[in-house]
Amino acid sequence: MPRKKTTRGRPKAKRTYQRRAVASRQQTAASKQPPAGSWKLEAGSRGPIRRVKGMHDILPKDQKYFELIKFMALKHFRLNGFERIDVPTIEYASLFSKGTGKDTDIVQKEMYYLASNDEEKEPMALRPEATPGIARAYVEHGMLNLPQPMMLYYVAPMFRRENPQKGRMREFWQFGVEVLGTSNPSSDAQVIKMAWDILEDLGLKDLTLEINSLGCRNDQNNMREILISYFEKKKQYLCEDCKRRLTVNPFRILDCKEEKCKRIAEDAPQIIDHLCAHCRNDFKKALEMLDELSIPYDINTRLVRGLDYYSKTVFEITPAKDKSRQGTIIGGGRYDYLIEMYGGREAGAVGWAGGIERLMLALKEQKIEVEDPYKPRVFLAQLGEQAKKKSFSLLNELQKEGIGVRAALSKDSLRSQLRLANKFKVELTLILGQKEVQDKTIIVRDMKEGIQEIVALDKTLEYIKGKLK
RNA sequence: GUGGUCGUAGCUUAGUGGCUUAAAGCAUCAGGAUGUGGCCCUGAAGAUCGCCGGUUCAAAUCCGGUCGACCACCCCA
Repeated sequence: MPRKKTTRGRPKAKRTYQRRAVASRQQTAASKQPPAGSWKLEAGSRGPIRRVKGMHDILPKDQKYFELIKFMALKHFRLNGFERIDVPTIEYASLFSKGTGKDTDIVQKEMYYLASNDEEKEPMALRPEATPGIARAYVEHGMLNLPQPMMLYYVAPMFRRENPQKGRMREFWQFGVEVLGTSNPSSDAQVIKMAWDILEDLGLKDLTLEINSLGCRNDQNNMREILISYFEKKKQYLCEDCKRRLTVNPFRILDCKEEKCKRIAEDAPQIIDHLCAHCRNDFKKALEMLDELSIPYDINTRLVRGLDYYSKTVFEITPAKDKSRQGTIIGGGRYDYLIEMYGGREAGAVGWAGGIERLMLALKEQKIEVEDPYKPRVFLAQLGEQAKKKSFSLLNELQKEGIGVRAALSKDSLRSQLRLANKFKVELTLILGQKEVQDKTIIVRDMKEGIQEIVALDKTLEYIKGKLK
């Protein structure tokens, strides 16, 4: 009997909650087929507000990695004379189906299409990668008439509607380069060298560069025939996916993960054995330049990349320990036919893209420490109204000197301010109380030694600079 | 898109033969004899037990569904 009394509150509260939930679900159901372009903006009918699947926040604690990667990339891009380009997040979907390839996974099953409120308009999509947009801009703005090659870089988020995993999100950041308007293999080497330098400069160890050549258009057509006739004979032993690939893209069979396909692929004719003299020579030149630059590489004859526009040189860089495919940190290659396909003149191009989130994971994995250049070194503690006012100008002076300084003007207790100073791990704490304001002095406390000294207020800056050396 | 594992405070976890007010550590905030950090002590705040539904007098706990994270496949950075 008394138990009943205690439980009464809960179901009652719950019932009202349920009623609300049901009501909102009905609302969603009703708005499931809205007239085009008039989607209702509803409060979250799925309960608490949260981020959408596969999207992520880059939190303050991770920004040091995020910023460092961007900084390092920009440093090498600029050093090499590359210029920045920013292209739109939204493009016509056909840009990608023509360029990236309508049969690729990226376009076929991962692209975010925009619901248009005007049926007449051409379908649009969120960019899954940057290269097509940049090639489009190159043609559209007549950059072919500028001194060639154009050397461009970008840093921007991309969108792919994949099943999320670690190191694989639906919105993720890429930085990358494109050299447009030349088919000279020295650009291949130059671009790879830059990627390598950025990664090494970040402090990453055990990097592996895998490289291959897919050959020119003719080579690819020939190779296609050769592969089809080879695999056709063994078709019955291939996995279901590969049977399909045989007609769509036989090159993909080469990097299938199925054991039985692997075995067959091992003995398959290799692309580099069937390159024309020109492509063979270009590949050789590129490799020789990498030797010259002392960049170690593994020729992986089965490296086939999943974007249709690639030709000739293709490559991927991974931190060696990570054998999973998500470990690829930078990937790219040559695409000599894309510009022409977009209506430009025949002009070669190479580029690569790096995944910032994946690099962040690699930096953490390898326990690479990132120093914050604005790390606070001084804390200013204050007591009393007079001191608080005085604090502003003092903070200002220190900041002008480029000294990282913190204060907690919202706190009044000296103890809690010192506790904060300790958490910030500052080297010095300045204490400005009423007494000090009157005497025109300040206390400088060495946090490591626990010693403090009284310094004349107008000598503070000098004194601190001496101590921080 | 397919398969597997998991889902309790900000974080790491405890609690599942259904039963009072869901527990702890770390982190947060406020204090600890008058203006001094770390260690220590006291206190406060913080949980729709992922969400929805079912079974039941009673569900964090049992059942179904769903969402999400992670892992594998696929594929990419």
